[in-house]
Amino acid sequence: MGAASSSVSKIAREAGVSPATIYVYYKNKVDLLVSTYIQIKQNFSPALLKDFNDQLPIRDIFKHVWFNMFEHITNNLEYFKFVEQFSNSPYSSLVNKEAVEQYFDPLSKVLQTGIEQKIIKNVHPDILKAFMYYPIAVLANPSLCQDFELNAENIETAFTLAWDAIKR
Amino acid sequence: MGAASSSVSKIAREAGVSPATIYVYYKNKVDLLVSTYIQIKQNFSPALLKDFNDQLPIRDIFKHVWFNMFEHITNNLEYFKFVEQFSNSPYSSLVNKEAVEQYFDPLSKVLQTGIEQKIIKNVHPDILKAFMYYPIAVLANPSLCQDFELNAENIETAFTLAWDAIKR
Amino acid sequence: MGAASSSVSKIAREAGVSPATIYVYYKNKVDLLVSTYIQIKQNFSPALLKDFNDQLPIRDIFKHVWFNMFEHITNNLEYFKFVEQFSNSPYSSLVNKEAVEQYFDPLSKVLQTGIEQKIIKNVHPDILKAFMYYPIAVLANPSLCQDFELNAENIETAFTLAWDAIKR
Amino acid sequence: MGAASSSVSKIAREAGVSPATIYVYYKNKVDLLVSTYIQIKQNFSPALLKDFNDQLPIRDIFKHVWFNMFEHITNNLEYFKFVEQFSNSPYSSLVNKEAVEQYFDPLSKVLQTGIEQKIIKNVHPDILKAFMYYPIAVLANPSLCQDFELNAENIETAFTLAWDAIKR
DNA sequence: GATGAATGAGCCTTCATTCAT
DNA sequence: GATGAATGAAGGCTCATTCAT
Repeated sequence: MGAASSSVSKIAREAGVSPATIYVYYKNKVDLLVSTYIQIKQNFSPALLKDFNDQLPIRDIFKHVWFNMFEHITNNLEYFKFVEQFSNSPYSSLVNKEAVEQYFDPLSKVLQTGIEQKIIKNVHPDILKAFMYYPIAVLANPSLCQDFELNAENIETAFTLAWDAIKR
Repeated sequence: MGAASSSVSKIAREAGVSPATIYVYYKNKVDLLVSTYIQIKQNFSPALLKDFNDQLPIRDIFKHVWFNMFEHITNNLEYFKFVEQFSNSPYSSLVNKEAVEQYFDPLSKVLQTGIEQKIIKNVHPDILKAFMYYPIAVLANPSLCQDFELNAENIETAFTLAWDAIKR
Repeated sequence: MGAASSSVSKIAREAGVSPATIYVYYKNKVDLLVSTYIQIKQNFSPALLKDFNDQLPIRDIFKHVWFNMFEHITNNLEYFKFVEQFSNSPYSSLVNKEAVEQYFDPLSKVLQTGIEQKIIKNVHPDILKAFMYYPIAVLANPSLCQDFELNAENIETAFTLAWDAIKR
Repeated sequence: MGAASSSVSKIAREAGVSPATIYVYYKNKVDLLVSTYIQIKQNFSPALLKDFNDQLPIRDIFKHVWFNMFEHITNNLEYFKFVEQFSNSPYSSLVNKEAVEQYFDPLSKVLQTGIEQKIIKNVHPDILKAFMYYPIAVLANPSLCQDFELNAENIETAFTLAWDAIKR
């Protein structure tokens, strides 16, 4: 069920190598999936943080990241779908979550600062993230939102809701 | 990848029947999965709409549904995970989405009313749903939010953000 | 290395069934090998004990069994080779040896009686068996003894040595 | 099935070289196995013939060799097991048996002499060997004789049977 | 001479599915 | 309607072997 549950053979074919070659680089299929997930997550980080400027007003920082994220997801939909599926699979428990989270440290710090400056609601970070990032995952996912057009206006509107959610 | 990618044999064993019996009721495995998805979605509807009262203030209606949803997901985590995985799988395109959406018509109507009464932001319904429902899916999913405690206080806090997002 | 290390596919082909069918009857390859070993051992027993008569003089009893064994091995060389290989493999430790030994109880009893009647040397049973049965395994195995002809005279001669070994 | 059916990779790893290096010295895996078998057999010979003295009485010569063999097998169980498995495998037919036998020529000569001096039974050499050497293989093999203790007394007792078998 | 990288072939096993009963 | 038995196809993985370096 799902693209990420692709077989090793298919993954190898797409990579243009023999299935056996996969096992030269990865211990087994789980290792391949976990490594790929971590790799993709690592690549997400710089994309989100492109032109990151923590001197801007907090709202602008988030808006900037929000647009980066939309762009990156849109341009890397296959990777993004893989991440979604992986996150919902039992394998996700094999990943050292803290290590992955740290790629997004700068964002956590902005959140922290926003809370301290009483700009952002002082609630559990997971709640903030659920409103700041997850709606993007839905809206940018064509199989979930077929008739939502991903133009700048709509994305900006959506950001308004995200900001209203987290701001004090 | 994932609990829902169970084999027909295992599904049959859990149901206490022979694998062959499955094929008396379903054309093939895809049919089984799709039917199960629709079935679960149908069962979601009355749970969400339990004690639904469209005479209440709009905010209270949503708050009530929001709590219903948390409770139902928490008590039916396996079904919920299946739905998440299915939604992210290629099979989801085989489902007549409008038919499924209609189970949730009463909620759409409340949204509509809220917009007309200028209580809720006049934006694409998909945007509203992305903030009204999806954050629950994240927060109620233990594998995504391990250290977020699902007590009434936290859920209420989260609702505040949801409401702030969609309200005018 | 060896005929018994045949693949499941080959075993299935010889049995005229699909490899998948093997797994309807056996849990896995090890189960197949162990079950086959026990089966063959069970079939050995009645062959050795054919026309067994514990009223005869002890030497005659052994001579009779000795000839039975030669005949059975010669006529079931493939099974015998499998047993030899299996015994020398790590799988052999998975077999309940006592359960298998019990098929040959009547012979153990004859040995015991012989010892009590001071006809047979009073030594560890394993030593007796090493001279009473193992030489047959060598002599009847064409790949070990190519130029030893398995005629009645040679077998009888060999028995003389076996008997001289164990008799007092 | 069996320790000797190790993979080329594992054999290389144990030898501390790359699998490819194996193919510098051996044409293929069969060549490796056959060469190893012959090598081990060659090493067996001097161990058996240690302190060989053909001036001793024939019984003493055999007793001496018998003890040498027990000691060598006990100290080189892995090699011995390999030989057992190899002998029972189809590869054994690829070995020039006479060439291997010749390493044990001195023993054959003693047998010959014993026969001529009417000390040893005048029977086919294979029969003599089946009683002179094979019982050791059984008794020294822990997986075949778990509860037979390999102390000097037991070994001496076993030798008595071997000698009674072959002596006139 | 030695090896890292690569792979076709094959292995054990599971799966979705069929069909006679 | 229900199922036991059977299987072709495919999956994950290992292996013996090659070859460029």
